Amino acid sequence: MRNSASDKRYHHGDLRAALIEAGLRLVEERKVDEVGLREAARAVGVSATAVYRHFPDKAAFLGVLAAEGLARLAAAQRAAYEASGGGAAGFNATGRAYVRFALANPGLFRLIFSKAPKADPSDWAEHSDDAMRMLLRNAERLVAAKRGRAAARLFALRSWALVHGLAVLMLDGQVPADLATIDAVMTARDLAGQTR
Amino acid sequence: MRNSASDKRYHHGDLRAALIEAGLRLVEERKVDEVGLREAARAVGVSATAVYRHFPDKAAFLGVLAAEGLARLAAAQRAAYEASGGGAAGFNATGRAYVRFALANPGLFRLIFSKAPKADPSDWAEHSDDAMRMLLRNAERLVAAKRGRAAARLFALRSWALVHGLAVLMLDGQVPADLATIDAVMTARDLAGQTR
DNA sequence: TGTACATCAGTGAACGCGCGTTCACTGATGTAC
DNA sequence: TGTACATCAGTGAACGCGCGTTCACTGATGTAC
Repeated sequence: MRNSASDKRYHHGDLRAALIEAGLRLVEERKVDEVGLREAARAVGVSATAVYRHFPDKAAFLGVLAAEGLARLAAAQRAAYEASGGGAAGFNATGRAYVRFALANPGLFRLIFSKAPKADPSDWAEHSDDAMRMLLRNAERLVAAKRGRAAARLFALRSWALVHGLAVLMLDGQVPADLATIDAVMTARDLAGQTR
Repeated sequence: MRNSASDKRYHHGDLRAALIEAGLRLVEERKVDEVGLREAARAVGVSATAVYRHFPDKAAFLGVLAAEGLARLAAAQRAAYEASGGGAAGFNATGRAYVRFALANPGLFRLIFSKAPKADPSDWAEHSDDAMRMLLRNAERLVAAKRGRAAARLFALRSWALVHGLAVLMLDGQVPADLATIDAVMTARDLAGQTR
């Protein structure tokens, strides 16, 4: 009888988890804008003010959603990397997973980048647990030995930009969002050197 | 005495132009979200309802702003292309101009892509007057003769994704937004083929 | 095992806010005679 | 050149809306004795 009027009390952290779950669902259902506190509370069947028992304010709530999204993106990339056996194939798989995640979770993907803490220019690509950092680290692994760190960082940046741009253009409806296109872009790396 | 209380009437289309101008300014000043009708009217010194003499509703107003932004982006690319003498150098210049425009007009750049009509998958890269289409058309010119249309389209798409991704990552604070980085990414095309 | 009590996750009413949009209006402009 | 009139770009009051946040409260839970 969890949701009966006489038993609205959640066991230790249950409501917090339910709110996050609802928030993650709503961020995909809304066409534009952001999830609201009242909306999330309504979705869970609880009064609007109950949210304040678990989050100091709206920004904190959205921050938690974004962090969860980032973790999921990282997990998707990690899984793709390992499933493909690592190396260059794993790197490509990581990029594909990045775009596919964006297409499967458009609202969450957008939330991640609208709420993500601004990267410190001096140490991006240094962390291993963030989703985008993982792409960069793998790119560096592939290139650093042959070409040195500077070239490796540049390659990493180009790879991230390529993958992120493709994801965003597809989300904005500027490029057809089909898997064949993703594969084509991720695979045909040689084409990019054509102008020199 | 244009703005005295007794003379609020604008000559033929003046208020419309003033509202658009104010909207373009406000879209850069606001940290988040969008420009509002009331806000634009306030900026021009006119009542909120006066806007409805010139635009049917808010969406139409934002649409006009986005269209104007798109035209400016196209103009910036065209200027860069011509200033660099065309060809491969012109293509790179076009890409640089794309990113620089985004950095110089972050709000407008975002507005363009949040309001742009969804592209028809069957004919993107066919038009010559849209800003992003121009990038694509030039990319095709560079590659099509040597490699054929399919390879050309793929190259165009990758170029657009690269440039768009770089712009968006910089706007979101994920990548340091300096011109040296833009130049490095746009120039070092050979690095992208490194994994095969 | 039973009772007294502190804790604290929930409630609902209320606040002020700015928004987009409608409405009936007013008064300067420019045209027709 | 002077007058009557239609037009239509402006006005300000008002609407309903949903939002984030505050407040004093209530009542079930779990602990201490």
